Amino acid sequence: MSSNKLLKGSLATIVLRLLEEHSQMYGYEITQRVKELTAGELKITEGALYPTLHKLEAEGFLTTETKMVDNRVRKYYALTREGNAEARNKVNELEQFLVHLQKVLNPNPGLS
Amino acid sequence: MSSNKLLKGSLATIVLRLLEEHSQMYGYEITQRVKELTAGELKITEGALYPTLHKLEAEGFLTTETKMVDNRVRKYYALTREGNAEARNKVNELEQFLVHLQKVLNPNPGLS
DNA sequence: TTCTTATGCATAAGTTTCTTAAGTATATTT
DNA sequence: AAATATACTTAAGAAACTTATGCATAAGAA
Repeated sequence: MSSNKLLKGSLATIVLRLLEEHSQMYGYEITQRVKELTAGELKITEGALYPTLHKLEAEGFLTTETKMVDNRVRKYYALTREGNAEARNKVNELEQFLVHLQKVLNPNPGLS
Repeated sequence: MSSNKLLKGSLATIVLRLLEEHSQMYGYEITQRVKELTAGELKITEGALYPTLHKLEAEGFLTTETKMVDNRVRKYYALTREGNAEARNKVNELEQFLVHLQKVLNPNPGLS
């Protein structure tokens, strides 16, 4: 269900995009936010998400802050300055790609 | 350039979609058609395309017919009945995914 | 009260799907 | 003569997932 194989390559972009809007989020929150935005159709798996977060942090695009909430640990991520720029770049790239993809999938739009 | 990493997972769908419209195409023709449809922005590499064609054939979605044209070999591919169904499925799946992706990338459409 | 579900993070093994590169071959253009 | 275009194939490596496991606390259901 919820064809997740297609996520290939767009997960980091999704994470960066969400962090543009929220200023700080923790991993579990990201999975829930995506599920919520897509009415449960798109599910981010933890096995994909956490390594992606770690990579973005290692690349200098995210910083972290660990907090205790209700006796449980949360690791909050936020965009760095470079992360903001990267978010813009990645989102633009992805949107451009989607435009191209649409041209291939639907070469004759506007015909009944 | 021409962010091809994003193609991940959509190449087979693109191939099936093009064959819905053309009834028979050969590999090189597919690369050129995609390039043409996207004004050179999206490039299908041969190292990705040919294995994909072979896989789709092995799965029973494509049949082949080899022809000599201008003293050069061309291997034409066409959809089988199962290939037609698969094309519909894959294209629908991809389009659904794009809808979900848009909801994540642009959660508040229609706001100035 | 015990079991399941929800919350929360981490990582390892395996798979899929690319990229990059190399090889083979003919035709056309410079 | 060399480079580019046409045309197909395959191998090695990298990237980005899935699936599975592990740990830990809290809340709800049986």
